[in-house]
Amino acid sequence: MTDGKAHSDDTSSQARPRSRRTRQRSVIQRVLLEANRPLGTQEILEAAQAKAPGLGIATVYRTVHRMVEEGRLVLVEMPGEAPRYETSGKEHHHHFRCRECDDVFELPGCPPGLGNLAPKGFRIEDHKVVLYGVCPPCTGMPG
Amino acid sequence: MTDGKAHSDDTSSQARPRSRRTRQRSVIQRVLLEANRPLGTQEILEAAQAKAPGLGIATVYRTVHRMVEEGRLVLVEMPGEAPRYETSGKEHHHHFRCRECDDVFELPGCPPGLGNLAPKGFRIEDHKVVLYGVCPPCTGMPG
DNA sequence: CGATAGACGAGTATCGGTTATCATGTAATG
DNA sequence: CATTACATGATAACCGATACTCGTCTATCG
Repeated sequence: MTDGKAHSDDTSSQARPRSRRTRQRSVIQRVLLEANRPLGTQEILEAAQAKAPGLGIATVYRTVHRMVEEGRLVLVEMPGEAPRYETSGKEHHHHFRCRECDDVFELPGCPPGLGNLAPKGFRIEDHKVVLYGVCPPCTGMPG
Repeated sequence: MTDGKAHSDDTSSQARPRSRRTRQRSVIQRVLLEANRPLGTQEILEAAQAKAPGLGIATVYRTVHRMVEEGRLVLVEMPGEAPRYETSGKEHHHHFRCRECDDVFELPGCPPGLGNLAPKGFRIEDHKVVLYGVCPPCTGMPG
């Protein structure tokens, strides 16, 4: 984390209050980075509290929102579930949800031919694919 | 063993109260059938009120739940949105969501090769595909 | 028709998730 | 080290969606 990247005073983006480097923020950021899968606010809270005792849920929401605005996190929505967040910059991908542990995993790649699904007349701009099943740990298999 | 196809003196398996044929129920059922696409509770309410003035939202929830239990409706969940419901018995299919009018449409068929998305070790049991874009009416094209 | 188990509509309560409030804490700066 | 604007944690408030309550109504059946 001592990457020495001092924040420059470029005013390229909007004038938001000067951001501080706090323990809570770095811990939350670290949690998301190391998880390597989308996490919900509660998951973030619990994982982060290990490294930052006393951390509150409000800070999780505040930090997550800020990171989304900054483009460092992206929102991941699964049908019928509360929002999750994953680090941005990844290649286009989709997700797998384990019905045992309820964790969501990233799936590399994208199935071809999705555009053929829609009849003529539909303009397709985007798509989402979600697979459901059991993840390797929950099937007893090693990672 | 949730078959429930039982003998004449059924009192244990399905203790469901005897169902009545009311104006509200037939209208709600009709609305879903004629829509031919998943509807949310609010959509159902508004469409049904045209044929059943005074219809309340509570009745929509009650009726929809009953129909789901009876297997006549299926829940359709889109990422980050409230539940919709569509009539059951259709072939396996997926959905398209219009970003202009927010309506959801059925897409016949299913893209092949979805199973190849998951790395070894994941047991795939189900999947969902959602396309986003603009529907024919909203692009100015005829139905 | 009359009785009655169900169903209805309106309003209230509840629920999970999220946001606002505010007193206190603490990076950042000189 | 003092200053201060920004950040935090606890809690209340909020919100949209859904469930419950209750007095009234009605489909059903004898």
